[in-house]
Amino acid sequence: MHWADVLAKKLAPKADHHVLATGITPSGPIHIGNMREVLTTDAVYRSLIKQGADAEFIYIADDYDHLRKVYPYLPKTYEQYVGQPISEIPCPCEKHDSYADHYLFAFLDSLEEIGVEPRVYRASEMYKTGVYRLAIETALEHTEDIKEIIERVSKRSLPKHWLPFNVKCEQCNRLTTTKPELYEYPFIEYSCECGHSGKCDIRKDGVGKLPWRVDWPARWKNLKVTFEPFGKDLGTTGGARETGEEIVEKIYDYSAPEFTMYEFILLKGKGAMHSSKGTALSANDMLQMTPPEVLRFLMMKNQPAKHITFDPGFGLLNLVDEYDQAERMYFGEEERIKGWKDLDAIYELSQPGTIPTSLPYQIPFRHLVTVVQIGESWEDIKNILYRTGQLPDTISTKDEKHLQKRKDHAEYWLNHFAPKAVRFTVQKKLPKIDFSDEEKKVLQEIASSADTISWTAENIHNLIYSIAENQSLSPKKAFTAVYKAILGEKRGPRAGFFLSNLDQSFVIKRFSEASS
RNA sequence: GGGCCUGUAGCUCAGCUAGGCAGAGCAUCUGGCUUUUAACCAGGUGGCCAAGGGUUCGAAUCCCUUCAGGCCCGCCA
Repeated sequence: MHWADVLAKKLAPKADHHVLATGITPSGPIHIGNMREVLTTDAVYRSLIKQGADAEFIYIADDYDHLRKVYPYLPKTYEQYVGQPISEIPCPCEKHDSYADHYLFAFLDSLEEIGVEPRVYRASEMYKTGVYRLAIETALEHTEDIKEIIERVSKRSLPKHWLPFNVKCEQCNRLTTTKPELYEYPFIEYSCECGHSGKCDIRKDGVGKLPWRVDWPARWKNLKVTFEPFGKDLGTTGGARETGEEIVEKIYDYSAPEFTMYEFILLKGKGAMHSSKGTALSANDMLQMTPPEVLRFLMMKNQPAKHITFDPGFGLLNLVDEYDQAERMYFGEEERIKGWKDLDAIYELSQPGTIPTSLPYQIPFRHLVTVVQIGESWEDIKNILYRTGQLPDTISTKDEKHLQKRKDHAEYWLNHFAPKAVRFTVQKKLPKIDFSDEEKKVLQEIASSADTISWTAENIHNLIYSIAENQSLSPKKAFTAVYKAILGEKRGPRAGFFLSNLDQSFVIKRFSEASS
């Protein structure tokens, strides 16, 4: 059974209505780990629905969280906003209403791209519309109990006047610099590092925020969350998960949600990703280079608890190939590999939209990677594919759209991540390179015999070989001449296949020029 | 110190959440194509499933112990 089905089956009988939550703070560019959390939740959600359970998928954007520091991608002027809620500080690009919106909208776009549509909640709105009011009052009533739980479970000590509420300073708008002096319902007297001291009425909305370890359990209660996965860092002993479980049960009288813990995604050759160390791959890059169904496939075929190594180099090609192969096996076009478990569930969960009813038209991604570098527009590329018989005369619009998207991904990959070895540029004019006499001779021969063959990969390949042999030249040298004339380099994609993708008369003309 | 994950062919890994013949890809070897763009096709070699113990008719799979490696433990996925 697929892991999502196992989790869903365990979860199903525990509630009549399930709320599956994912909570990601839009404090910076989303990265691929965020995608794992979302997709893990989505998989369990889909499985519950499939099993006939009543379930809903929500995303809580903690946009009331404070800015922790001036991240490397921010201007230095953001120093003044550190400590303030990210929904109340300016947008870095000035196009959105707030800093939080800037990253939140990008994230939501990415979610749409991979076929995930949760109901979105914003912490800032919940704090400002009173959703949290009761939770705040309850927490403050139980200050000593909460303090005891946190100190005992997490083994850290809290200050003497600690309250489970961070007051937002009226003067400087920061959540992190206020110190409570006295709490007497409904007022908290506080002083702030900015020099201001004041009185905060907790009955008013948006005057402060529960600290993370209390905010999380309060959220479970408020939104009736029954399932929420989290990263391994939060699963550690004494972590927020452990204190949260006890707080939600003892203080908020609500059962802690079920969960699964997921591992990090490592970048091949670089290990764990850290935004601060510049080893992170943004979700945007990942989505631009990887077709959405392939990205989902990567997550679905791995148990959440296993780490995933993502290789943005050649590994991406293998991954896409593997997906295509799984797709062929799913539709019975290829024999299933023994040991490939849960193929059907994995394939179905990998679909961002509806599950295809027949095999989508496939073109190997590797071929696309070559063709994309020859044609400039989609029309060019389509014509090449038609000419070489890689596209049937009639192709459904759906298949065409699918291929076109694959092409976009291939292009992005080529421009940003592909190893040099697979990149090339067809030179518009004859490269200014010297050709040896024997190279000229080979090119001359090819040019003059080329119109005697039909322009297919195999014929071209054979032609080059026979000409090289006639001139007792090593095939390798013949190939080098070809690449020099077309690409201005000594190497290139497989010659027969490559030249067959180019226009025959163009090749003849170029070879004639080079040999004259 | 605590927690989690991993250990299966030379390499990268499936298979472990239904206990029932040990599986792929790459590499290697053989044969084929005058064939290079990570070449391709057909076939073969290759494993005490980290070690030890337990449960079982039967264990890579479940349980216990040990060893080795990785990651996490202010915030972070």
